[in-house]
Formats: sequence, C-alpha cells, structure tokens
Amino acid sequence: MSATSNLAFALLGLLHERPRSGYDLRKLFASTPMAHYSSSPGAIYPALRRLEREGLITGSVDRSQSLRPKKTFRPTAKGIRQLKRWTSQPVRREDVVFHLDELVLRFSLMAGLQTAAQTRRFLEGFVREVEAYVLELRRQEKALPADAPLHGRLALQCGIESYRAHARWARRALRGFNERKERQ
Amino acid sequence: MSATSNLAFALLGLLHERPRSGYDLRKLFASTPMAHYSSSPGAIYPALRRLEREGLITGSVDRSQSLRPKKTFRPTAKGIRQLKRWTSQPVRREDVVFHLDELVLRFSLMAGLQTAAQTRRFLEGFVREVEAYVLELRRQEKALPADAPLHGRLALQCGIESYRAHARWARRALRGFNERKERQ
DNA sequence: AAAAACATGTAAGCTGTTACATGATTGG
DNA sequence: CCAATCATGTAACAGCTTACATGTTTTT
Repeated sequence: MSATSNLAFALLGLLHERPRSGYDLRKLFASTPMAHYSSSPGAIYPALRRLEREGLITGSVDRSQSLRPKKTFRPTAKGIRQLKRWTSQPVRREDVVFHLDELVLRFSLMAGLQTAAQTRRFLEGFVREVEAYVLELRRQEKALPADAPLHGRLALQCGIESYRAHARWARRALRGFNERKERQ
Repeated sequence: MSATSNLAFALLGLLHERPRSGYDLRKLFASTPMAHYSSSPGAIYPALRRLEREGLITGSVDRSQSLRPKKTFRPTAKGIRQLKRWTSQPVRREDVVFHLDELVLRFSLMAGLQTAAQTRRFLEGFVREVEAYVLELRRQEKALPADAPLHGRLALQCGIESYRAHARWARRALRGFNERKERQ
C-alpha cells in the first residue's frame, strides 16, 4: 500500500512539480543527478503502474497530436497528501546513517508542500543529526588502534568528510532561508 | 556466478582481513559505518551461502568450545582472485555518478591485494573522474534558469559539495601514499 | 529463574537490473 | 528509405527488507 521506494517518491514529487509522461521522466532522470534514483524503463514504468494502482497518480492518454498515444501522469489529491506526509517526517538518526540520500530527496521535493518554517525545521534537524553523527564517527576514528588497517581508516575519514560537507551545505541553506525570512 | 553485490564483496573483503563467523560479521556491520552495506541476517546469511556455493569462501564448523557450533568462514584462493580482480577495476565515470560508495568500498578492501603503485593509480583515477563530474555538475547548476525551483538548486549544490569533499579526501590520501613512497 | 545476548537461520514479498520487444515518427 | 530516436512497455532473475523461528549461553 502507498508509495514505498525512493524512486516512487521521486516520481510522485516530479509529477507534482508538473505533469509528465513516463518518457519525460526517463529523460529527466537520464540528464540530471536524479539519475541516482535510477533510470531504466524496467524500473520507472512498473513504478508508475504501481502508483496508479494505488490511486496516487492518474494518467490521461492524449491522441490529439499524433497516432502515437502519449500518457501524461499527474498526482491525485491522495498522492499529494502522501507526498506531503513523507516530506514532513522528522529527521531521524537512522536516516542520516543509512538513507542520507533519501533525506536530500525529501528536501528537494518539499517545495510547495511545506511552509518555510517547516523547511527550516527540517534543515535544523538535518544539521543537528548530521553533526551528531560526525562526532560519533570522529570518536570511532580516534578509537581505532594505531595498527588498524590504513585503508579502513581512510575510508572512515572519507565518510566523515562527506558528512561534514552535508552539514555545511545544510547550514548554508538554512542561512539562506533565514535571510529570506528577515527580508519579508 | 561469482560475487555480484556490494554486500558480497564487503563480506569477502572482511573475511580476507581475517576469518570470521556470520555473527562476527553482523556485529561488525552493526557497529561500524560498514552498516551502510546492510546488516540484517536476512541479507548476510544468504549472501554467505551464495559465496560458499560459488566456491569463493569456505566455512568450517568448530564445536570444541561448546555445544553451540560456530561456523568460521575464510576466502578460498578463487575468492581472493575474485576480490583482487574487483579491486583492480579502473575508476569509470559511471561508477562515480551511480556507485560512488562502491568505489570507496573497493578502496577500503584493496589493502593487501594491490601494490602501493596500483593504489595510487586508483586514487588518481578517482580524483580525475570525481573532479570531472564536479565540473559537469557546476555546468548544470549554471545552466539552471533563474526561476528554477530553489530546492532543486540546493539539492544540486548538496551533491556538488559532497563530490568535492570526496575529491579533497582522495587528493589528501594520495599525498599520504606519495609521502610514504618517498620515505622508502 | 528470567532476561539479555549469542548464533544461525528461513520465508514472503517487493523492487530494481538487464535484456528484449514493439511500433511510430523524424532527420538525413 | 534507412537509421535514429520517440515512447511504452514485458519477462526473468537476483537481491534486500521485514518478520519470524529456534535453540544456547551468559548475566542479573
């Protein structure tokens, strides 16, 4: 029941921006970093089918332009509610550890669904949890024995730097949102 | 045929560091960032089974300590060859775009399998491809229309910063390996 | 004696991957 | 007219998730 994978939510969110066909979505995935949430027809068409079956999107076929039917999807009210609920989930520690990319996806799709205040709260939670996890990883690094394998230590440092970059990004985004608020 | 998922290679690589039981591996996954490559018994035990079936690892049961048998796995010669081949793949652009984490995993598991020179080549390729991709993402960001959705733009910046962090990390690691080389 | 942690698994269900299939339209 | 691209799919397969199952050893 209901959208379940990142891909499904990505599709739902992109359709919320504007109605599109399956092929439009494929092109979009092929040409942007969204590609990370895959891509291939074997993933996208079945996912659209599922969303339609669940009543989260509806497709309408247009034959006016040519013989070749073009099926355009748009989210239903139920789909939008679902998307809104998904993007308003609080940022949990496990999400930061295991599904960081899902959090960024959630952020990128919450435009027009969450208020500026909710967006700020999301970013605040994101910064808080990511920074806490960075501290945790730093502790783990310090706790490594002196003879620990160098490659493992370096991989850990790679993770730490990546999470630090995410925290910096979120702090900067938050400053941006706060400045906008003050200008109002 | 042969190991196929990241999890399978992670298991193979960890067993190459030292023989361990399934439970040892689960604990290790639970307590380190390796957890990213999942975790749960429903993934690990079947993966070990497959590796064993393929002849990449062998398990030996020890009952000497207690009634409860403890099965310890270690890689076979074939498994080590496989691991060596996997870690010696060149860094391709698609890997950077779609499987960055697999590249880091490959790096972290190549200790004791690749020469220092090969490790440096890997890092050089990593830096080259990641920096090229950063340029590409920057171009995409500049090409965004002024009225493009703010959240999408920010998500793209998040990606850029994350990749930049990876490039910095790899350059630093490379310097470390080069200094070691000079000291020799 | 009970609870927690040890240790190893299985089963159902879903999703994604890869590869293939089909026909329409457009550009050279 | 031929190739490329448009546009939408299907089928087989493998892997992961969640949840459950089972019995042992240690801790309190």
